[in-house]
Amino acid sequence: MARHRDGQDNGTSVSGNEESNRRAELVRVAGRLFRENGYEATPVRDIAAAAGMRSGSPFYHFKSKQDLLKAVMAEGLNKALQELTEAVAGKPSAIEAFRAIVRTHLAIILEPGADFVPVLLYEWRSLACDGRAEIVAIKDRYEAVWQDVLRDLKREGLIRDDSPIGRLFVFGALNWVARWYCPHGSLSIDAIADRAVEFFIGPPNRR
Amino acid sequence: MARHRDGQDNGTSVSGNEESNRRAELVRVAGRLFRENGYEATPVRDIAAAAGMRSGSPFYHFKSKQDLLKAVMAEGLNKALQELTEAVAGKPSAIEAFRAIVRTHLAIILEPGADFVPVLLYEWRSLACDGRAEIVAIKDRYEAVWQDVLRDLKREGLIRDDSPIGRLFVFGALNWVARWYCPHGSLSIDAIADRAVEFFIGPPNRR
DNA sequence: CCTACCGATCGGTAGG
DNA sequence: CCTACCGATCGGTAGG
Repeated sequence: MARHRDGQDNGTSVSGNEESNRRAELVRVAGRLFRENGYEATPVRDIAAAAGMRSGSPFYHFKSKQDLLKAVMAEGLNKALQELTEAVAGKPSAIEAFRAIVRTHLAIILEPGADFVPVLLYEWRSLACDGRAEIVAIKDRYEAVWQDVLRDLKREGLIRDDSPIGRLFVFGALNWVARWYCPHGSLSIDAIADRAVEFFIGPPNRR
Repeated sequence: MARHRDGQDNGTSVSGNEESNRRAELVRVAGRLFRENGYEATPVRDIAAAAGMRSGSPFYHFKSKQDLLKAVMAEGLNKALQELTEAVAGKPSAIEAFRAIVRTHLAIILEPGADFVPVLLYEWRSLACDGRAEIVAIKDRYEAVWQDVLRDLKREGLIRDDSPIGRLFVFGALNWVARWYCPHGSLSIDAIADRAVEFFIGPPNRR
């Protein structure tokens, strides 16, 4: 018999509310553990324990560990896309839009508790091929937002290269911050964002 | 009894030549498998099989899987440091030195068979704390070479930011290439290096 | 969602 | 370096 709920449940139904809360909690703690220890090094038992369950119970909500990984990535990326879209909406200039997406992107990958996108970035290899297309589709939309902003920056002469490769260089520089950022260090996320903006388009007096 | 050889053996002795060949082969195939599948997802049995051994034999050369991982990282980084140092030696200008380290660094992380440094970059978390100090010491020297070149670039007004954070942005952009580079694609490693140099310091006619 | 469990796999070892 | 093996762990399931 089918003992696990469909992975598409997003918790909007009234009758499934408590159940979807448990599911959401599993996604949350799985994201944290996958980020801290990696997918392969995280036993489902540990995820269950962190969510206050017994070892077999996550399989009531997800049919496999792979499905749980996919849920972490998909839900995190969807939320990130939404935040990014809101961040650029209505910005008066390309530079303002750029500052906004840099800040938002860094917040998405650095803020405490924001483990979903880092899992996507650093555990991609652990996602089986079957599940990748769905994630890639969202990622393409995320990258399209970046491409539009970079295109506008180039039009105003603030960057030299708005090609996909230029975007990947910017992406790399920003995503790499997750490797060296220290939450308790002297550099705040906003400070790093300012440094990054300055690094890519020059100091304010040049603009 | 001690059945495995010391991890410091570098194969220079005559009597241990064949044995060190087997050891080197283990490091090589372990690097490839760790890169392709990740440390946690790679059984020692698979490494043994890829080296033409039976499942328990790697433990004759390494006392643990962790030690094998450390050997992959240490040997790869030492070789990379040597290549980087040779690449910048005697370069007539800062820009030539920059071009050289960008090319060399990209070759180190992208060339087929060059799996060691990518393992260091993407499996760092899997290295137990005990083994990290040794690797960090080499990494510091590697980064010092970069810092010197960036300092010279700044002196000539070719980059704006030669601080450690600026170096990390450059590092991130380059290291991220390992995520999207396609060995059989239309962009060669040298072509990517040229694009990167141009991205960071501008087109030739600006210099 | 829990209890109890299974089959498979894994790192590592004894002895040769 | 091989053979043979062990103890531990893991993803997942049956039945409730």
